[in-house]
Amino acid sequence: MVKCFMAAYLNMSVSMSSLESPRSSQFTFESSVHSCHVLRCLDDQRRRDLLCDITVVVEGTSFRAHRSVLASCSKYFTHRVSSHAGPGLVITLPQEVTASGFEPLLQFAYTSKLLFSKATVMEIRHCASILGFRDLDSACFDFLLPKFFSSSRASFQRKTCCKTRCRRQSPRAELSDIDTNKDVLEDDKGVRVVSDSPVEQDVGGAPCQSSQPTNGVTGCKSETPAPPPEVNSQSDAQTDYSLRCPKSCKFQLACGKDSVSLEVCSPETALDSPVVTEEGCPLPQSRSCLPCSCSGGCKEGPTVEISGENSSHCAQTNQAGHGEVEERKGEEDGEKREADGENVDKHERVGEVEERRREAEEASGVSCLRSPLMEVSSVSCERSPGLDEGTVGTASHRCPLEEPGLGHQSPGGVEEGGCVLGGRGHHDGLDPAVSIPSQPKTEQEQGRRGQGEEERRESGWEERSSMETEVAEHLAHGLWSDLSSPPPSLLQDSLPETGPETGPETGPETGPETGPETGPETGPENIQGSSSTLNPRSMSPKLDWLNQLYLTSSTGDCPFLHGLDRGMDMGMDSGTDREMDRGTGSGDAQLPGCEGSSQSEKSPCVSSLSSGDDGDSDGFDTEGDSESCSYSQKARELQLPFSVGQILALSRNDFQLTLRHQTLTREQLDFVHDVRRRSKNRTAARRCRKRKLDCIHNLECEIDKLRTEKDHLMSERTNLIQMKLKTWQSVSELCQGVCSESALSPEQLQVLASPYCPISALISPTDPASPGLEGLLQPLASLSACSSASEPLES
DNA sequence: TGTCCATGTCATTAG
DNA sequence: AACTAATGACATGGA
Repeated sequence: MVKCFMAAYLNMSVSMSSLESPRSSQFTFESSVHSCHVLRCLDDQRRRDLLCDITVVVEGTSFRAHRSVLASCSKYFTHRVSSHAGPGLVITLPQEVTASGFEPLLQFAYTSKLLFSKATVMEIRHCASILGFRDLDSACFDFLLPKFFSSSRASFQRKTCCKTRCRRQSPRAELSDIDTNKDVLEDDKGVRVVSDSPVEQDVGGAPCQSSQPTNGVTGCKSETPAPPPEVNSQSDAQTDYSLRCPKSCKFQLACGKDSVSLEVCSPETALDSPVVTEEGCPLPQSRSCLPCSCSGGCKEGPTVEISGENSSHCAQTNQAGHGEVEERKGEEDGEKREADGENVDKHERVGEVEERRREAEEASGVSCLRSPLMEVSSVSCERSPGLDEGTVGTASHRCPLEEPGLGHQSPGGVEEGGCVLGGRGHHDGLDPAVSIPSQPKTEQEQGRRGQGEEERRESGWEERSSMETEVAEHLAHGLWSDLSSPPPSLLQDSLPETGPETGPETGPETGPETGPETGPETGPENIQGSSSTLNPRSMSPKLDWLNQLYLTSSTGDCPFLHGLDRGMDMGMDSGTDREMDRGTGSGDAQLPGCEGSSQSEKSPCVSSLSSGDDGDSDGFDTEGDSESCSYSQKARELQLPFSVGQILALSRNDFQLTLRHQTLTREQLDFVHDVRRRSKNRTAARRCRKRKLDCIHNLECEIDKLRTEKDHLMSERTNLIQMKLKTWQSVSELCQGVCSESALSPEQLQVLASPYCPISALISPTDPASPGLEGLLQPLASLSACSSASEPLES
């Protein structure tokens, strides 16, 4: 159940005083899931027309909604709704607002996800501007529009730097990028351009536009799904802050947050996979909305629990690898059990996606030629039984998420959806040369894989969604291809040739999963292996629209690329993990980490992008490559019957069992225990440092927050004092006037001046610090003096 | 060469 | 008792 709360973090704060006096202890539980859950429930209610209290009429189309939601998102609705208290409010939007422009905004209000295409983005923006939708302009449109409609292509010039240099420089570079991109990231609107469920984008907001260039691959006319902005909750705000803060980029997962790891796509898969995987789990957003995102589904989605037609279809159409999936199920059974609580969400999401797609189609009147890939992607997180590795690409096994997407490029998926089959489906058998006979994977491999995933989950790479990652990859590829790479088509053509070059590690893993359905898009990627982190082939067709984005800015300009370095590093780390296995397992295999040939060197983009801090990575990182190499070498010297990677990947029980079953010398045992202990401690040290820095960051945030609050209170106090002074002045003048005009008797004046008189209370010196009291009190004082002086006279 | 930073490792403690 | 995680302290390497 712990992972059921993966997206939540427990913020239990106990003040020192409370510790001293337990009776006065106060605890605060803060759930970052709650807000997302509420929003999702509201969206569900909206779609069911439950508790809706407002009808928005746009171009004759009525939209039911909750006025509170609309008012919270839109200035326009805030104004309109606030003046109507009764039920059954019907608001007709101005003519400038179109239904097609409003509906995505409505969905955005309920889902934090804006679905749009290139063709509709301007319309949506116009509507958003009219309606005063918050949090969209700077974070979404301001970034995307120039990319969309830029007329000239500026060549990317990125420095090809050595891996080490990039790694070290990256944090600063990232910071500078952030600084130069304040308009996007520092708008303080809590908006972050993130990719969300690619499915939703595809199905809902990006109906294929006939005007778009045809995407020959998918058969779907060029879609231009853009990563939707995501409205922040508190966690998002934190994420934003972390984006601005390089340290936070690293350590935002720490301090209790990283303890709740999210199920994620492994970075390597996210990078390698030719398929757009489900979003990688907004984290807090970071682990932000668990329910909203597919975070849990990325990995935990039990294969068999998928409901809906997609899964069933997948199961029907893809039986080949079912057994393997079942095997994986067994391995990840624990995770699945833990994620059971999220499965419902995932199922709902599948339904939501489908429903949104239909809604979008209905609204747009355009029948979307859905890409099977995209369609399948919606289910990817669910890990349908059909989405087995047998039909998936290499990367699929690395990331459960990807498996479905890869595996279900089957025509059935499209048929089921009633859409014209996209190009993906026809990949089946298109390139038989790419297909590699299935080979069973060893339990050890899978065990390591599971471990790697867990560690990667822990690392927090999941916070970058797969869509975002893919966009970043694509963008990065734009950089790379400009420099060195041939066009994707050429690469694809040369795919079969890349097969033999596959290392000992990628071969077995890619081969078995490269089924006939993987097609040239997945197969090549699989064959390419980890070296194709930014391989253009890894881009799904739905990202072809990015080809039209003529980037003219640095990666720091791009919210998609921003922070990708971490993911890249993660991928490389995991790759290193495998490399270790290779090195020790196969013996004669060279360790890439040792030989110094890394992805970063192969790709300048990877190099630069991966230059970020890898602090999030657990297990083997490049920093520890030297150690890994030495470990591997020593393992070979000691003739260990298993690899170093296995030592680290095994669970405690498995590790003990392995040691029991093996007859190891004392030296071997010491070595194994040393390696394991150091690795664990290394990881623990990283976590510890993350936590520490994150705590510092949180405290800084807290300080800023308190300062802001203090300033606000001070200004409010000043205003109140001024109002008070004005009131006193008015009352004083009034008293003077009344006294002078009414010719009060001394007794009456005394009464007025007495503390029992309400008027005197108004002008009594309650606030000694308030200036001018003497002046204000003077009238009554004089009155009182007069009265007391006149008393003896009269008496 | 000294400093800063990130990281690994060890020792210790607590669960 | 063994193991693990967390954490402080120290060492090391790179910029």
